[in-house]
Amino acid sequence: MIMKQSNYAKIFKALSNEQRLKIFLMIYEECLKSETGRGNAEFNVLNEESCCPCLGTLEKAFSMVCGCMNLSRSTISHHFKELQNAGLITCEREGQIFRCRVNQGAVEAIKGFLA
Amino acid sequence: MIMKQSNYAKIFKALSNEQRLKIFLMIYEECLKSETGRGNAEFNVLNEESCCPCLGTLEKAFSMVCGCMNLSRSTISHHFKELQNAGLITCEREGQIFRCRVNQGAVEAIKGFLA
DNA sequence: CCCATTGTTCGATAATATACGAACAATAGA
DNA sequence: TCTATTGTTCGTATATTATCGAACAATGGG
Repeated sequence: MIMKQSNYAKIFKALSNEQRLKIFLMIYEECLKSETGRGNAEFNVLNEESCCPCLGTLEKAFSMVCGCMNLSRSTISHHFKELQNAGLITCEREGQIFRCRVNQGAVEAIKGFLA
Repeated sequence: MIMKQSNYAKIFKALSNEQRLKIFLMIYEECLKSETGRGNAEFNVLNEESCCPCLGTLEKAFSMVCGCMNLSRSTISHHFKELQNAGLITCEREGQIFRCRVNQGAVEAIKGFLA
C-alpha cells in the first residue's frame, strides 16, 4: 500500500474496463519488450484473448490499437485519456509518432497494493 | 498474469469504487491480523483515511462497516455482494455471526497481475 | 498548397453503477 | 411469542461510463 486509497481506486477504475485493460497491457508488454530487448512469454497476454497477432511497436500505437479492437477512434482516444488521467501511462507526440510509456510509479503501486 | 484478462477486469471493477475498496481492505486487514495474530502496521490503511478507529473483528463486520461508513445497509449489502461476485471475498452466516474471508486465490491473482 | 492520415473534441445516446428507503426474512433474547 | 437487530431484496432516482459519428486540428508527403 504505497499510495492513497483514493488513488488506488482511480487506477483500478481505469483497469476495470476490459478494453482499456487490454490497451494498457499492450502498452505494458511493449514497454517490457523494448526495455529488455526480447519478448517475454509470460506477458504475451494479448495472443490469448486479443486479436493483435501482428502488433508492432507502440510508437504507432493508436492506429494499431484501433485496427485490432472493434472501437472507433474517438473511443480509443477516450480510453487513452483515461489511462493517462489515472496516471498509468504517459503519451507524447513527436510529429507523426505517438509514443506511449507505462508510468513506472503506477506499476510499482500496483505491485505494492497488497504486498 | 495468472488469470484471464476478463477476470482481472472484474476484480478491478470491484475495487474501483472507493467505498468498496475500503471495505475490501478492512476485511483483508482483519484476515491478516487473525492469521498472523498481530496487527501489521503496513496494513493499517484504514486509520489513514477511514473512520473506523475501533474496528473489532470482521465477524460482526456488517454493522461495523455500516457504522463507520456513511452508507445505508442496503448499499453496504450491495457492495458485499459485488466483492463476492468478483471472487474477492466469501461470506457465510453462522447464526448472528456474519463471517467474511478474503479469497486467497484472488489475492494471489492481484499480486501476480504485473509480476 | 492540397490531400490523406491520425488524433481530439463535441454532443448524443444507451447502458451501468451508486445510492436510498421501504418492505421483508431470519435470528437471538426477553 | 413478541421484539430488536441484522442482513436481503426491490423499485427508483441520479450520476457516471462507454460508445458512436461528425466536425475539427495537426502533420507529412506529393
